[in-house]
Amino acid sequence: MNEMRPIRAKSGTNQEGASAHNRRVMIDALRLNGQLSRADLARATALTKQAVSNIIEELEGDGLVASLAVVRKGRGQPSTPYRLVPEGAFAIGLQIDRHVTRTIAVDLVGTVLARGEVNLPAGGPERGTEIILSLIDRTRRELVRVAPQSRDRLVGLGVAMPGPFGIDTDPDDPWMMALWQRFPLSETLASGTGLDVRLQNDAAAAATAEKMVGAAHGFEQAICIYLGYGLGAGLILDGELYRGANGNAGEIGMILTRPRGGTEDQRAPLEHRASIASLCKILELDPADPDLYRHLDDMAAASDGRVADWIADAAYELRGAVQILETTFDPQTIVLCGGMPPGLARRLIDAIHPLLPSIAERRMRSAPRLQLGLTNPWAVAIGAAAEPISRTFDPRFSAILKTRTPGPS
Amino acid sequence: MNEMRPIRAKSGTNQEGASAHNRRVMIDALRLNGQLSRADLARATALTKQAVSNIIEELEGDGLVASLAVVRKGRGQPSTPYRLVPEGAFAIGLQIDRHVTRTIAVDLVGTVLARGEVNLPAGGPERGTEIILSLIDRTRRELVRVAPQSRDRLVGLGVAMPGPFGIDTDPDDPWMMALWQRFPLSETLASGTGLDVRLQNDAAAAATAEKMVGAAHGFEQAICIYLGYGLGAGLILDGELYRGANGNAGEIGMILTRPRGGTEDQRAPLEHRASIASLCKILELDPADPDLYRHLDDMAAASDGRVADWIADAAYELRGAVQILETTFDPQTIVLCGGMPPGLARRLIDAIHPLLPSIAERRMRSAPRLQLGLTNPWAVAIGAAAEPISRTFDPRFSAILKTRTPGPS
DNA sequence: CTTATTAAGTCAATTGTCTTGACTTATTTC
DNA sequence: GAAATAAGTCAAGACAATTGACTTAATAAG
Repeated sequence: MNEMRPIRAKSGTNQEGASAHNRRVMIDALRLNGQLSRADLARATALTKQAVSNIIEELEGDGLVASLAVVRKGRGQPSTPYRLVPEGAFAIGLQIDRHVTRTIAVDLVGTVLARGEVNLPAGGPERGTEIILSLIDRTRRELVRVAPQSRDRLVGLGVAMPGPFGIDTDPDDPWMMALWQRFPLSETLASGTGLDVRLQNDAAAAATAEKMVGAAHGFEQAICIYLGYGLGAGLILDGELYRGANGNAGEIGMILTRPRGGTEDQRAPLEHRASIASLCKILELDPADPDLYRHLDDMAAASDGRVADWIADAAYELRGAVQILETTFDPQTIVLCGGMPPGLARRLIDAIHPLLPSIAERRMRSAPRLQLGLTNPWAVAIGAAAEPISRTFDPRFSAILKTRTPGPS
Repeated sequence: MNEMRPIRAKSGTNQEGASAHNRRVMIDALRLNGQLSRADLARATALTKQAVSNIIEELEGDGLVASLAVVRKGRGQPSTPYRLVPEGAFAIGLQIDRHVTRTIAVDLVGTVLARGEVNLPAGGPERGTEIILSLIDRTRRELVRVAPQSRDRLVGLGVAMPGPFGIDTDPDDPWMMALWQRFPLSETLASGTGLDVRLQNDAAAAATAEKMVGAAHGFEQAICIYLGYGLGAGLILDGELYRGANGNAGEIGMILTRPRGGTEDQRAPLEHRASIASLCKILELDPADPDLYRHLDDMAAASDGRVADWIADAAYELRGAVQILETTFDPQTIVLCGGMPPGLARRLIDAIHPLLPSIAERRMRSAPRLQLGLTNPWAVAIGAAAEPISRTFDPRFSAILKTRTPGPS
């Protein structure tokens, strides 16, 4: 009964932790390399052929991998390559945005199989969750229709919504996201769907999407700048999404800068200059307009002067943000993504160039310092759906460790 | 022979990887909690009593842990607490700075047992390494004198020097650190000492020191701002030092800001305003002066107006840097450390307050947003020495994984 | 065409490490 | 005293990777 001073320690592991890791490593290797033989896997993972054989056999039995046609590639017995089976696992993603809620169903390789969208009345979470649960239900039924196997292969529900979490948010926020954040959303959705639920901010979800099916695929160190209604960054560090102490890492929209033209000592959040919200304000558009995306596309194509002004201003701020991120994280690449029309995104990324000098300027670069990612209003929802897949199948330190059983008092 | 497209994968693990992890977890738990019984360790690590018993017995045999007096703490058999044995392992740290080189020897718990210092003639690495090797040799002999066990318990040599690495540095750099960076330092020192050598930048070393024996001890998420001749940050993310793609993560001194008073659009590196280099410039002091530390202390105590100006200016920039770091990393705390006199550091940290609003402003904070760390010219050398200890004994993902044997071509 | 070489993959036994469940020991509480 | 509680050990068992020999199937060389 010495509960007075809690003992702090990392947890240990055992053979099952090792085995779980090795399974994940196999799946990760197949995801990254497309297809590999058992011998390839043995070499790549430093395990023995025999160990790989056992694991692959087990994964095949679980319906997660399948063999392809035998290939002859020189001397020696031909090899049998294996690939991931897309229908091996499915997950649902939910994006709760300020004015719209989207659901996505994906499979093991990130293919979108079903989607749903609904405008959420600004009535707070109690009414909202009902609508959301029915939307999820509809998406699940659609998923089961196109992929009947999914019924018993759903690994979880990923939820993405604007951050930051656990902060006393701006009381003037017309979307009352603060209300949502105080609401026990995960618990409500978990009990309402029977699925394992995990919450993350929209930028993190966007980064997860970029990692699985986008521009950050295959990078161990990548930063995804997500320019949506707000501005955030998803941090992929050592191949894993970094969350910070409170799940708020990457909230770069709240970095205080001295904006161009601002007076001495006056600092304003980055996202007041570089976000869809700021663009809407300049263009006097209603961010809740369901056709916002098309309007923005039109106005960008029409070379609206106000759009050009916004681009110049946002690009100035983002140029600084890119330099800050390069300098603090030393990533392999930075990806700009977000719910903008591709044309606008392209103009924005062009306007950000030339980039400021930073430690990222090295001769032996294999990836561009800044590249365009998924510009797709569904990207965050895809990332939300990819999160349970990643959590279930990607090799992660925490997946090796034993979980502490909540011992009897 | 399909070496054309290298296969990318994380490596697998086996029972020995798990076992190595569990040993590290025990050591980590003892380091964090001071002393624990086998039953405590079993609960804390989620391993069985039996597993813990075996591991502790082995660690005791290796001379890394030792038992303390039996304690009765209620009903049941009394427990036997264990603690780390400081003499269980030793490491040497080397700090190569612009004008001075220092060596430190520490034991398993970070106690300093020997130190050495020498002014390095600005003659480049060829001459320098000879001097350094003899300094290391002197420190090793001193270490063996005070702790004879160290002779066969030296786990490595940690080297800290100013970053960034792998960049075409400023050709005007009077200290020619660029020359040092092109020099195969690790290899030379490894062959010269017979020790395992690892290189890191000075801010990372400072963070390692803060983690082991300083203000960041026990934090899983902490950022250490190191204000030395330059300015950098050591990033402790999920309990591990984050290095980035090229070992340059945290080089925040190279963040380009628009300094207070600067004209429109003009950006300058942070460390031009907030570093000992900038202070020396203002005070017209020679940074190579061996008595610099004392001079700075005197001038800070004497309320020199130029010092006050520098503090105000540096504090302005650092206030912004703290806000950027809080916003991007969401750490539990930020530690300000560096080779300044404590009085100056105290004035600087006071001047940085009040901090800017950020996501770190939450009601349930357990640690201060910004705190003072080690202000000790030897901190970086201590951190350099702590690195091999950390690498050898701390639980880390990579320590679980199998190392790929460089297979025969 | 035959044989050597090379590589993929399997089989069966072994090893290392944690787990399990019963047991011993030592202390406090009733 | 007797019961309860907790620390720690003992011995057997389970699990997952390793080891080394073996099988299979292809190309390369003579």
